[in-house]
Amino acid sequence: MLNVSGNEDNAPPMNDASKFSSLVDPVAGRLGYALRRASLVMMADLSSELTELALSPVEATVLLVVNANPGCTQADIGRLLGIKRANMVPLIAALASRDLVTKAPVDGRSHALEVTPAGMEMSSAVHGKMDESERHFLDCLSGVEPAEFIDILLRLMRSRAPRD
Amino acid sequence: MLNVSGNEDNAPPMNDASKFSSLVDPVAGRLGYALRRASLVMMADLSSELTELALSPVEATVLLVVNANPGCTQADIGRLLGIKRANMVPLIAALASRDLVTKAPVDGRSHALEVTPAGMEMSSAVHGKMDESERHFLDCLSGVEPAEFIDILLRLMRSRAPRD
DNA sequence: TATTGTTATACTCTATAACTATA
DNA sequence: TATAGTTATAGAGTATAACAATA
Repeated sequence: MLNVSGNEDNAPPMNDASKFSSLVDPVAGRLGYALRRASLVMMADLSSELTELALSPVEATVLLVVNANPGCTQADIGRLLGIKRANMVPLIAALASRDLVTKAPVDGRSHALEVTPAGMEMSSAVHGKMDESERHFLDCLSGVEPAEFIDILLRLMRSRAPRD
Repeated sequence: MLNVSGNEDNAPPMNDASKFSSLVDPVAGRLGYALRRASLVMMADLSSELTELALSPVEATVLLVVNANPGCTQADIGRLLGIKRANMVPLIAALASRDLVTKAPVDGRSHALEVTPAGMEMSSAVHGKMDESERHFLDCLSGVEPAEFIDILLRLMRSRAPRD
Protein backbone atom coordinates (compact mmCIF):
# COMPACT_ATOMS: atom_id res chain seq x y z
CA MET A 1 0.00 0.00 0.00
CA LEU A 2 1.11 3.50 -0.74
CA ASN A 3 2.35 5.40 2.26
CA VAL A 4 1.68 9.02 1.44
CA SER A 5 2.15 10.65 4.80
CA GLY A 6 4.78 8.34 6.21
CA ASN A 7 2.47 7.66 9.09
CA GLU A 8 1.43 4.04 8.90
CA ASP A 9 2.44 2.53 12.22
CA ASN A 10 2.84 3.79 15.75
CA ALA A 11 5.05 6.81 15.11
CA PRO A 12 3.67 10.00 16.67
CA PRO A 13 1.25 11.06 13.93
CA MET A 14 1.78 14.81 13.78
CA ASN A 15 -0.71 15.66 16.47
CA ASP A 16 0.51 19.25 16.52
CA ALA A 17 -0.87 21.93 14.25
CA SER A 18 2.52 22.78 12.76
CA LYS A 19 1.58 21.08 9.55
CA PHE A 20 -1.29 23.52 8.98
CA SER A 21 -0.24 27.00 10.04
CA SER A 22 0.61 29.11 13.02
CA LEU A 23 -2.67 30.99 13.19
CA VAL A 24 -5.11 30.93 16.06
CA ASP A 25 -7.92 28.60 15.02
CA PRO A 26 -11.22 29.97 16.32
CA VAL A 27 -13.27 27.01 15.09
CA ALA A 28 -11.07 24.08 16.12
CA GLY A 29 -13.37 23.51 19.10
CA ARG A 30 -16.54 23.53 16.99
CA LEU A 31 -18.24 20.19 16.55
CA GLY A 32 -19.55 21.06 13.10
CA TYR A 33 -16.17 22.18 11.85
CA ALA A 34 -14.34 19.15 13.19
CA LEU A 35 -17.00 16.88 11.71
CA ARG A 36 -16.73 18.47 8.29
CA ARG A 37 -12.96 18.40 8.09
CA ALA A 38 -12.77 14.82 9.35
CA SER A 39 -15.46 13.79 6.89
CA LEU A 40 -13.60 15.36 3.97
CA VAL A 41 -10.40 13.57 4.90
CA MET A 42 -12.10 10.20 5.08
CA MET A 43 -13.96 10.85 1.83
CA ALA A 44 -10.73 11.73 0.05
CA ASP A 45 -9.07 8.59 1.34
CA LEU A 46 -11.93 6.33 0.32
CA SER A 47 -12.15 8.08 -3.02
CA SER A 48 -8.53 7.29 -3.83
CA GLU A 49 -9.00 3.71 -2.62
CA LEU A 50 -11.92 3.31 -5.01
CA THR A 51 -10.14 4.64 -8.08
CA GLU A 52 -8.92 1.11 -8.77
CA LEU A 53 -12.54 0.04 -9.07
CA ALA A 54 -13.43 3.14 -11.10
CA LEU A 55 -16.22 3.96 -8.67
CA SER A 56 -16.98 7.13 -6.77
CA PRO A 57 -17.87 6.80 -3.09
CA VAL A 58 -21.50 7.51 -3.94
CA GLU A 59 -21.64 4.99 -6.78
CA ALA A 60 -20.00 2.40 -4.55
CA THR A 61 -22.50 3.04 -1.77
CA VAL A 62 -25.48 2.82 -4.12
CA LEU A 63 -24.15 -0.48 -5.40
CA LEU A 64 -23.92 -1.82 -1.86
CA VAL A 65 -27.49 -0.76 -1.15
CA VAL A 66 -28.79 -2.56 -4.23
CA ASN A 67 -26.73 -5.60 -3.29
CA ALA A 68 -28.24 -5.62 0.19
CA ASN A 69 -31.77 -4.93 -1.03
CA PRO A 70 -32.55 -6.85 -4.21
CA GLY A 71 -35.70 -5.52 -5.83
CA CYS A 72 -35.45 -2.05 -4.36
CA THR A 73 -36.22 1.05 -6.40
CA GLN A 74 -34.26 4.21 -7.10
CA ALA A 75 -36.59 6.15 -4.87
CA ASP A 76 -35.93 3.72 -2.02
CA ILE A 77 -32.20 4.26 -2.34
CA GLY A 78 -32.62 8.00 -2.57
CA ARG A 79 -34.56 8.09 0.66
CA LEU A 80 -32.05 5.90 2.46
CA LEU A 81 -28.96 7.80 1.33
CA GLY A 82 -30.44 11.28 1.07
CA ILE A 83 -30.10 11.55 -2.70
CA LYS A 84 -32.78 13.26 -4.74
CA ARG A 85 -34.66 11.26 -7.35
CA ALA A 86 -33.32 13.40 -10.14
CA ASN A 87 -29.77 12.76 -9.09
CA MET A 88 -30.31 9.02 -8.81
CA VAL A 89 -30.83 8.71 -12.56
CA PRO A 90 -27.23 9.15 -13.75
CA LEU A 91 -25.97 7.06 -10.82
CA ILE A 92 -28.10 4.04 -11.70
CA ALA A 93 -27.43 4.57 -15.39
CA ALA A 94 -23.70 4.42 -14.78
CA LEU A 95 -23.96 1.20 -12.77
CA ALA A 96 -26.32 -0.34 -15.33
CA SER A 97 -24.13 0.59 -18.28
CA ARG A 98 -21.30 -1.32 -16.64
CA ASP A 99 -23.54 -4.34 -16.07
CA LEU A 100 -23.25 -4.10 -12.31
CA VAL A 101 -26.98 -3.69 -11.73
CA THR A 102 -30.10 -4.49 -13.74
CA LYS A 103 -33.41 -2.66 -13.96
CA ALA A 104 -36.53 -4.77 -14.28
CA PRO A 105 -39.85 -2.96 -14.72
CA VAL A 106 -42.33 -4.31 -12.20
CA ASP A 107 -44.79 -1.58 -11.73
CA GLY A 108 -45.10 0.38 -14.91
CA ARG A 109 -43.64 3.28 -13.08
CA SER A 110 -40.94 1.74 -10.89
CA HIS A 111 -38.04 -0.57 -11.61
CA ALA A 112 -36.74 -3.37 -9.41
CA LEU A 113 -32.99 -3.11 -9.11
CA GLU A 114 -30.70 -6.08 -8.66
CA VAL A 115 -26.99 -6.67 -8.80
CA THR A 116 -25.55 -8.87 -11.52
CA PRO A 117 -22.91 -11.51 -10.72
CA ALA A 118 -20.32 -8.88 -11.66
CA GLY A 119 -22.07 -6.44 -9.37
CA MET A 120 -21.92 -8.95 -6.56
CA GLU A 121 -18.18 -9.36 -7.02
CA MET A 122 -17.79 -5.61 -7.21
CA SER A 123 -19.74 -5.24 -3.96
CA SER A 124 -17.29 -7.52 -2.21
CA ALA A 125 -14.41 -5.52 -3.62
CA VAL A 126 -16.04 -2.30 -2.43
CA HIS A 127 -16.43 -3.67 1.09
CA GLY A 128 -12.77 -4.64 0.97
CA LYS A 129 -11.72 -1.15 -0.05
CA MET A 130 -13.92 0.37 2.65
CA ASP A 131 -12.38 -1.93 5.23
CA GLU A 132 -8.95 -0.91 4.10
CA SER A 133 -9.73 2.80 4.22
CA GLU A 134 -11.51 2.53 7.54
CA ARG A 135 -8.79 0.57 9.28
CA HIS A 136 -6.37 3.47 9.53
CA PHE A 137 -8.96 5.87 10.89
CA LEU A 138 -10.32 3.49 13.49
CA ASP A 139 -6.93 3.74 15.18
CA CYS A 140 -7.70 7.38 15.93
CA LEU A 141 -10.62 6.39 18.15
CA SER A 142 -8.37 5.79 21.12
CA GLY A 143 -10.49 4.61 24.00
CA VAL A 144 -13.90 5.10 22.44
CA GLU A 145 -15.55 2.04 20.98
CA PRO A 146 -16.01 2.40 17.20
CA ALA A 147 -19.60 1.18 17.43
CA GLU A 148 -20.38 3.74 20.11
CA PHE A 149 -18.70 6.50 18.14
CA ILE A 150 -20.66 5.65 15.00
CA ASP A 151 -23.89 5.40 16.98
CA ILE A 152 -23.39 8.91 18.20
CA LEU A 153 -22.86 10.12 14.64
CA LEU A 154 -25.98 8.34 13.42
CA ARG A 155 -27.99 9.77 16.30
CA LEU A 156 -26.66 13.18 15.34
CA MET A 157 -27.71 12.61 11.76
CA ARG A 158 -31.20 11.47 12.71
CA SER A 159 -31.77 14.32 15.13
CA ARG A 160 -32.82 16.56 12.27
CA ALA A 161 -35.36 15.66 9.62
CA PRO A 162 -33.98 14.96 6.15
CA ARG A 163 -34.86 17.79 3.77
CA ASP A 164 -36.65 16.16 0.85
CA MET B 1 -37.04 29.52 17.64
CA LEU B 2 -38.58 27.55 14.86
CA ASN B 3 -39.29 23.94 15.69
CA VAL B 4 -39.08 22.12 12.40
CA SER B 5 -38.91 18.54 13.51
CA GLY B 6 -41.03 18.77 16.64
CA ASN B 7 -38.12 17.42 18.56
CA GLU B 8 -36.86 20.15 20.82
CA ASP B 9 -37.13 18.70 24.29
CA ASN B 10 -36.93 15.24 25.79
CA ALA B 11 -39.47 13.45 23.62
CA PRO B 12 -38.07 10.26 22.08
CA PRO B 13 -36.30 11.77 19.07
CA MET B 14 -37.07 9.21 16.38
CA ASN B 15 -34.05 7.06 17.01
CA ASP B 16 -35.47 4.38 14.76
CA ALA B 17 -34.89 4.30 11.04
CA SER B 18 -38.61 4.45 10.19
CA LYS B 19 -38.24 8.03 9.15
CA PHE B 20 -35.81 7.04 6.40
CA SER B 21 -36.93 3.79 4.83
CA SER B 22 -37.31 0.09 5.45
CA LEU B 23 -34.27 -1.02 3.53
CA VAL B 24 -31.27 -2.83 4.93
CA ASP B 25 -28.54 -0.23 5.29
CA PRO B 26 -25.18 -1.81 4.43
CA VAL B 27 -23.16 1.31 5.30
CA ALA B 28 -24.80 2.38 8.56
CA GLY B 29 -21.87 0.87 10.44
CA ARG B 30 -19.25 2.63 8.35
CA LEU B 31 -17.35 5.43 10.06
CA GLY B 32 -16.91 7.42 6.87
CA TYR B 33 -20.59 7.23 5.98
CA ALA B 34 -21.77 8.19 9.44
CA LEU B 35 -19.30 11.08 9.51
CA ARG B 36 -20.45 12.41 6.16
CA ARG B 37 -24.16 12.24 6.91
CA ALA B 38 -23.71 13.80 10.34
CA SER B 39 -21.54 16.52 8.87
CA LEU B 40 -24.13 17.35 6.20
CA VAL B 41 -26.88 17.61 8.81
CA MET B 42 -24.87 19.98 10.98
CA MET B 43 -23.83 22.03 7.96
CA ALA B 44 -27.44 22.39 6.84
CA ASP B 45 -28.48 23.47 10.32
CA LEU B 46 -25.72 26.04 10.63
CA SER B 47 -26.40 27.25 7.12
CA SER B 48 -30.02 28.02 7.94
CA GLU B 49 -28.96 29.66 11.20
CA LEU B 50 -26.63 31.95 9.27
CA THR B 51 -29.16 33.04 6.66
CA GLU B 52 -30.18 35.85 9.01
CA LEU B 53 -26.63 37.16 8.79
CA ALA B 54 -26.49 36.56 5.03
CA LEU B 55 -23.32 34.53 5.45
CA SER B 56 -22.46 31.06 4.27
CA PRO B 57 -20.74 28.73 6.75
CA VAL B 58 -17.47 29.20 4.89
CA GLU B 59 -17.73 32.99 4.78
CA ALA B 60 -18.59 33.02 8.48
CA THR B 61 -15.62 30.82 9.32
CA VAL B 62 -13.22 32.95 7.28
CA LEU B 63 -14.50 36.03 9.09
CA LEU B 64 -13.82 34.38 12.44
CA VAL B 65 -10.30 33.50 11.37
CA VAL B 66 -9.56 37.08 10.35
CA ASN B 67 -11.06 38.30 13.60
CA ALA B 68 -8.84 35.95 15.60
CA ASN B 69 -5.73 36.71 13.52
CA PRO B 70 -5.52 40.39 12.64
CA GLY B 71 -2.93 40.94 9.94
CA CYS B 72 -3.16 37.47 8.45
CA THR B 73 -3.13 36.88 4.71
CA GLN B 74 -5.45 35.01 2.39
CA ALA B 75 -2.86 32.29 1.97
CA ASP B 76 -2.68 31.85 5.75
CA ILE B 77 -6.42 31.34 5.96
CA GLY B 78 -6.41 28.97 3.04
CA ARG B 79 -3.80 26.78 4.69
CA LEU B 80 -5.66 26.75 7.99
CA LEU B 81 -9.08 25.93 6.56
CA GLY B 82 -8.01 23.87 3.57
CA ILE B 83 -9.19 26.37 0.96
CA LYS B 84 -7.17 26.91 -2.20
CA ARG B 85 -5.72 30.36 -2.88
CA ALA B 86 -7.80 30.76 -6.01
CA ASN B 87 -10.98 30.08 -4.09
CA MET B 88 -10.08 32.52 -1.33
CA VAL B 89 -10.37 35.48 -3.70
CA PRO B 90 -14.18 35.65 -4.03
CA LEU B 91 -14.59 34.87 -0.32
CA ILE B 92 -12.45 37.80 0.82
CA ALA B 93 -13.94 40.01 -1.89
CA ALA B 94 -17.43 39.30 -0.56
CA LEU B 95 -16.45 40.12 3.03
CA ALA B 96 -14.57 43.25 1.93
CA SER B 97 -17.45 44.50 -0.22
CA ARG B 98 -19.67 44.36 2.86
CA ASP B 99 -17.10 46.27 4.91
CA LEU B 100 -16.58 43.39 7.30
CA VAL B 101 -12.86 43.05 6.59
CA THR B 102 -10.20 45.35 5.15
CA LYS B 103 -7.20 44.57 2.98
CA ALA B 104 -4.05 46.58 3.62
CA PRO B 105 -1.08 45.96 1.33
CA VAL B 106 2.00 45.33 3.42
CA ASP B 107 4.25 43.30 1.27
CA GLY B 108 3.69 44.30 -2.30
CA ARG B 109 2.41 40.84 -2.90
CA SER B 110 0.39 40.08 0.23
CA HIS B 111 -2.36 41.92 2.05
CA ALA B 112 -2.89 42.14 5.80
CA LEU B 113 -6.51 41.36 6.60
CA GLU B 114 -8.37 42.89 9.53
CA VAL B 115 -11.95 43.02 10.67
CA THR B 116 -13.75 46.35 10.73
CA PRO B 117 -15.90 47.34 13.72
CA ALA B 118 -18.86 45.95 11.78
CA GLY B 119 -16.87 42.80 11.17
CA MET B 120 -16.18 42.49 14.86
CA GLU B 121 -19.88 42.74 15.67
CA MET B 122 -20.62 40.25 12.94
CA SER B 123 -18.05 37.86 14.40
CA SER B 124 -19.84 37.94 17.72
CA ALA B 125 -23.12 37.28 15.97
CA VAL B 126 -21.55 34.35 14.11
CA HIS B 127 -20.29 32.83 17.34
CA GLY B 128 -23.79 33.22 18.76
CA LYS B 129 -25.34 31.44 15.80
CA MET B 130 -22.75 28.67 16.01
CA ASP B 131 -23.47 28.26 19.71
CA GLU B 132 -27.16 28.02 18.98
CA SER B 133 -26.70 25.47 16.22
CA GLU B 134 -24.21 23.44 18.23
CA ARG B 135 -26.30 23.28 21.38
CA HIS B 136 -28.86 20.87 20.00
CA PHE B 137 -26.27 18.49 18.62
CA LEU B 138 -24.16 18.41 21.75
CA ASP B 139 -27.10 16.69 23.43
CA CYS B 140 -26.52 13.71 21.15
CA LEU B 141 -23.11 13.09 22.69
CA SER B 142 -24.58 11.14 25.58
CA GLY B 143 -21.78 10.11 27.86
CA VAL B 144 -18.86 11.20 25.75
CA GLU B 145 -17.29 14.53 26.61
CA PRO B 146 -17.72 17.04 23.75
CA ALA B 147 -14.06 18.05 23.99
CA GLU B 148 -12.95 14.44 23.76
CA PHE B 149 -15.27 13.79 20.85
CA ILE B 150 -13.97 16.81 18.96
CA ASP B 151 -10.37 15.86 19.74
CA ILE B 152 -10.93 12.51 18.12
CA LEU B 153 -12.34 14.19 15.02
CA LEU B 154 -9.40 16.58 14.81
CA ARG B 155 -6.95 13.71 15.25
CA LEU B 156 -8.78 11.93 12.47
CA MET B 157 -8.49 15.00 10.26
CA ARG B 158 -4.78 15.41 10.93
CA SER B 159 -3.98 11.75 10.37
CA ARG B 160 -3.80 12.36 6.65
CA ALA B 161 -1.82 15.13 5.00
CA PRO B 162 -3.83 17.98 3.50
CA ARG B 163 -3.73 17.83 -0.30
CA ASP B 164 -2.47 21.21 -1.43
C1' DT C 1 13.12 29.79 -7.31
C1' DA C 2 9.14 29.99 -4.32
C1' DT C 3 5.14 32.62 -2.88
C1' DT C 4 0.97 35.87 -3.18
C1' DG C 5 -2.83 37.31 -5.33
C1' DT C 6 -5.48 36.94 -9.33
C1' DT C 7 -8.14 35.39 -13.57
C1' DA C 8 -10.30 32.10 -16.23
C1' DT C 9 -12.17 27.84 -16.54
C1' DA C 10 -13.75 23.10 -15.93
C1' DC C 11 -15.69 19.66 -13.34
C1' DT C 12 -18.42 17.63 -9.81
C1' DC C 13 -22.44 17.79 -6.65
C1' DT C 14 -26.56 19.20 -5.56
C1' DA C 15 -31.17 21.64 -6.13
C1' DT C 16 -35.37 22.99 -8.70
C1' DA C 17 -38.89 22.79 -11.94
C1' DA C 18 -41.45 20.58 -15.17
C1' DC C 19 -43.12 16.64 -17.64
C1' DT C 20 -44.98 11.73 -18.39
C1' DA C 21 -46.83 7.69 -16.71
C1' DT C 22 -48.64 5.16 -13.37
C1' DA C 23 -50.95 3.99 -8.76
C1' DT D 1 -53.82 13.26 -5.65
C1' DA D 2 -49.43 11.25 -4.75
C1' DT D 3 -45.52 8.70 -6.52
C1' DA D 4 -41.60 6.96 -9.91
C1' DG D 5 -38.65 8.02 -13.29
C1' DT D 6 -36.88 11.29 -16.33
C1' DT D 7 -35.01 15.63 -18.49
C1' DA D 8 -33.02 19.99 -18.42
C1' DT D 9 -30.85 23.36 -16.02
C1' DA D 10 -29.03 26.33 -12.47
C1' DG D 11 -26.17 26.99 -8.67
C1' DA D 12 -22.68 25.87 -5.34
C1' DG D 13 -18.12 24.07 -4.34
C1' DT D 14 -13.89 22.78 -5.69
C1' DA D 15 -9.97 21.92 -8.96
C1' DT D 16 -6.25 23.16 -12.36
C1' DA D 17 -3.48 26.12 -15.13
C1' DA D 18 -1.53 30.18 -16.13
C1' DC D 19 0.10 34.85 -15.21
C1' DA D 20 2.23 39.14 -12.91
C1' DA D 21 4.42 41.00 -9.08
C1' DT D 22 7.28 40.24 -5.40
C1' DA D 23 10.34 37.92 -1.96
